[in-house]
Amino acid sequence: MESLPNRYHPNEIETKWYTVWEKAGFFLPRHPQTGKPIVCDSASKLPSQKPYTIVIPPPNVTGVLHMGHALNNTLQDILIRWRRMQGVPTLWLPGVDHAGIATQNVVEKKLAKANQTRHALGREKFVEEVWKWKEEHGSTIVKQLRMLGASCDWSRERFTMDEGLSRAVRETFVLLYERGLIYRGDYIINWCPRCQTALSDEEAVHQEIEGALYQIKYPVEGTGGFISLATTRPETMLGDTAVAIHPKDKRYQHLRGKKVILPLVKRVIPVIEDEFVDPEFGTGIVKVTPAHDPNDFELGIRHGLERINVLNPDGSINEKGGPYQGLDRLSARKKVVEDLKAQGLFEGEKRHLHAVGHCYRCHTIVEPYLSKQWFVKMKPLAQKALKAQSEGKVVFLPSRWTKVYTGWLENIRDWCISRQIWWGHQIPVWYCVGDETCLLECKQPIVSREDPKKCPACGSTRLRQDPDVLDTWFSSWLWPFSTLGWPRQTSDLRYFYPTSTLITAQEIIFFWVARMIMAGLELVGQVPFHTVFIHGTVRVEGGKKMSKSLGNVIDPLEMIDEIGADALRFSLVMLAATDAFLSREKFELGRNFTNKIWNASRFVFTHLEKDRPKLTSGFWDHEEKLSTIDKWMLAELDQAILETTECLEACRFFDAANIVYHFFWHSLCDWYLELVKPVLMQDAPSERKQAVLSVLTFVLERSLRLIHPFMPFLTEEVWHLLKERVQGDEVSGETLMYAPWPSAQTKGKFKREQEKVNLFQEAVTGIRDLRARLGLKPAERVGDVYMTAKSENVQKAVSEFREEICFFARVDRLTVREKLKKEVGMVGRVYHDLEIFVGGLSEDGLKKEAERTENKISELEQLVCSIDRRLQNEDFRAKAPDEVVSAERERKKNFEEQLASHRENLQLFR
RNA sequence: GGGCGAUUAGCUCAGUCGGUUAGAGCGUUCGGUUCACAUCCGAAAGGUCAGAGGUUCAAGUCCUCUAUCGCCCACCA
Repeated sequence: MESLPNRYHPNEIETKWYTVWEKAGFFLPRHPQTGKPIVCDSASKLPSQKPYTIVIPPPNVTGVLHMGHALNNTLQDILIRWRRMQGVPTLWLPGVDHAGIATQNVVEKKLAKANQTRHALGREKFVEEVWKWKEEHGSTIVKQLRMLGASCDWSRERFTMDEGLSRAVRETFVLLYERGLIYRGDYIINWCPRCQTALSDEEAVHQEIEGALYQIKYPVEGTGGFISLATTRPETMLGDTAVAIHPKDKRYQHLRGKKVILPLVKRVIPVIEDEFVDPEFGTGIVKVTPAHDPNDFELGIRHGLERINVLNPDGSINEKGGPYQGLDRLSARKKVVEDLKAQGLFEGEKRHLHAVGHCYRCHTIVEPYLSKQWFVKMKPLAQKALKAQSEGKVVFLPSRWTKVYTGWLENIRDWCISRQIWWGHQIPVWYCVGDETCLLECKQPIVSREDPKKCPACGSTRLRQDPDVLDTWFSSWLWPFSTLGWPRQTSDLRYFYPTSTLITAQEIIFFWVARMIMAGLELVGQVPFHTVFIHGTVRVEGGKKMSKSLGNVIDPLEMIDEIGADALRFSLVMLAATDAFLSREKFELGRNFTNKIWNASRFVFTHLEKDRPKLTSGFWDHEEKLSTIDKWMLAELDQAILETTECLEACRFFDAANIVYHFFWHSLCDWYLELVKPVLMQDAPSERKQAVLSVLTFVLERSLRLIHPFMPFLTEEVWHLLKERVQGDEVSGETLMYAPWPSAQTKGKFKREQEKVNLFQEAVTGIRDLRARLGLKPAERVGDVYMTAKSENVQKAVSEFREEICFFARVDRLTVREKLKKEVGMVGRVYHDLEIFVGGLSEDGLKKEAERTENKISELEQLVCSIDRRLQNEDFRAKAPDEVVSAERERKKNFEEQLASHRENLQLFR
């Protein structure tokens, strides 16, 4: 057997295993009885057992893996691998989102480098270019997910613009249109002048900026007087069609029914009264621009005002803006202010903090803009989604996110779904542009699942499809069922829908999670998933979000290259229990753990070289061959198994990782491995050695299973190395991926052993502490170490460990207190009812120990005092549960005994 | 402006039903490498649980207020 390097080198091992797994089809869901892959629309019978399904939050096709993805997908992979090991048919369905605006931007940028524009190219050619780009670069993130170890079923990989999903999008649009849930109309939407498209409310991100509040004067018609009003966007006055006051505002009663002259454009506009106006804000008079402000738009409807759109799609002033035509909105703002100043109508400006919408993509300030768009009527959908939650059909974890979800749904507004871009699902609506005489009848748009050939009204074949495409999220919200074949009733849809768990970040609860729930309920009639787990946001140290634009990224791919995917995964889970602040150093945690597992395994292997012992759980039938420490080890393993399972069930990833970490490192390596070393070092074969090897290999093997969901590559590698070195059916099968998830077997029957070892550990720690404090070198033989124990039980337990304690601290005699009194230079420490003494001390050492003991005594005295106070309280005795009261009494007794021992010891030292 | 969350060791965070002397990792200090791993082992030090009230026999834990920080949402021009 070749010798293994003393450090773990992950790179080749990870590549090797991923290839093996994928080729072998291990990621496909499997029939629990036959073990055969479950293929979509297969003729074979579906299992009766409920599957475990996760659909991936599809990353953008333009994306590269960042830490957020790494965390998100690690958590999904942990659940999937864990359930797979439990023998559940498990599907993790991967895919990629076409990311309309983002992708279009990327390709446009590429064209710009070649001095090209999409307009010059034309729509058809441009879309071809995007597809070409997608073929070349679109699988980047998918490859990176593989590097992370994601055990997705790649045979089911989907793309939001592939044929099936496009059909689902069309079906949805038509269905919702038929149900009266999609409509088209002129409304104020968020317009990004740079992307030149409408955005949904969620895509217009409010950010606080420091603007100015400008106060200006409008002359009142026919009176020679003026009114003052305040605005943050003076240039929009070009589109004013009224000014408004509060009907009860005493200051402005004289303005009722009056008209004002709009400066610069000289338009005469009415003074209207509306409750909406807040008399407290500004001057109490507000300019009304129905085409450029959502409130003013509503005002305009109530008062029948004209809507004058003064902006071009690129944000410049259009012909309605007279002399300002052609100026960008911000230049126009300056010019308007200047001109007002020149005319003496400007009354000043003051700094003003306010939240302004920014394009989520390019961060340009968006303009409220009047235009004709398609909308989804959200209230009816939201009702269903709220009901599903209140009935417990969807559960959010951690539960506080529930309120975020319901709060949004309760205040939902209609969803603007049309986008004026070219990359995406073109809206399945056609308009007849044929026969002029037919125009009246043909005004009705043709909304169709199939491309229509002719106008159903006039028969004209001159049809024009709506040029807009749908919001990317209009395909994403169908993801949990469109990927399974919907609207076709595939076997996948029947078997895997609804899915089990959705794992995602907080940012897309509105964009995606809530909308998926609405779509699932409306279109399939069931929630798309039962549990939504929201994980923390990954940030860099200092608190900023980690993002490419801030240049503060810790690249997960670099980390994989340096320390391996397993180490990255484990570190992330340990670090990102809540919102996490990361730094490169923190990833050492995972790296060190991989190395620890590697080396512990290597150590075990060195003792397996000779005879390829049988790895068996058979020792359960021969308990008499197991020592206390063996039984303790097995009990610890079981505890780790139970706790890890419990945590995974509750999506408590950090706790689960923490448990396996401590179990492996501290219980297995620091205690068990160290304790059995002397046995293993013996050259001669012995029954004891056999027993130890059995337990050791068994525990190692079970640990590998337990750790596998977190660190799949390393555990698979070590598992195979172990397999080569032992015999027996405990290590069978081709892969650890399908090794059954461990179950507890000791069922508490080694409780006594656990208690004994805990006591022993305390004793050993005490001895080490003493030795360290006394400055004894490890090899230095000191006088004697004595142990005394008051109760017989403890005495027995301790004598059982004489051998082990010798190994650490040389217990030469087990004796009793009486004998000790005769010795000189003793120092002692008390552990419950166990005492340890070391002899042969200097004067100085004795003095220090006396001081320590005095401190300890006063600490204990205080404790006893406070317990006493409690016990003397009548209310406590009367109202506290009996077991609490008796526990207090017990504690007091304990402390008093310790106190007595320490006092006696103090005498010894003096 | 509204909502949510946080505040516990030098740092990052656990702490479940209110009940033992409040825990871990990192960092620090001290000691240690022939015998798997210095990416290691052993030990220690380190806490007014943000502050103030309240409920309770009992509060890190429940309630109220205050302060600071973070996040999300929002059409006061």
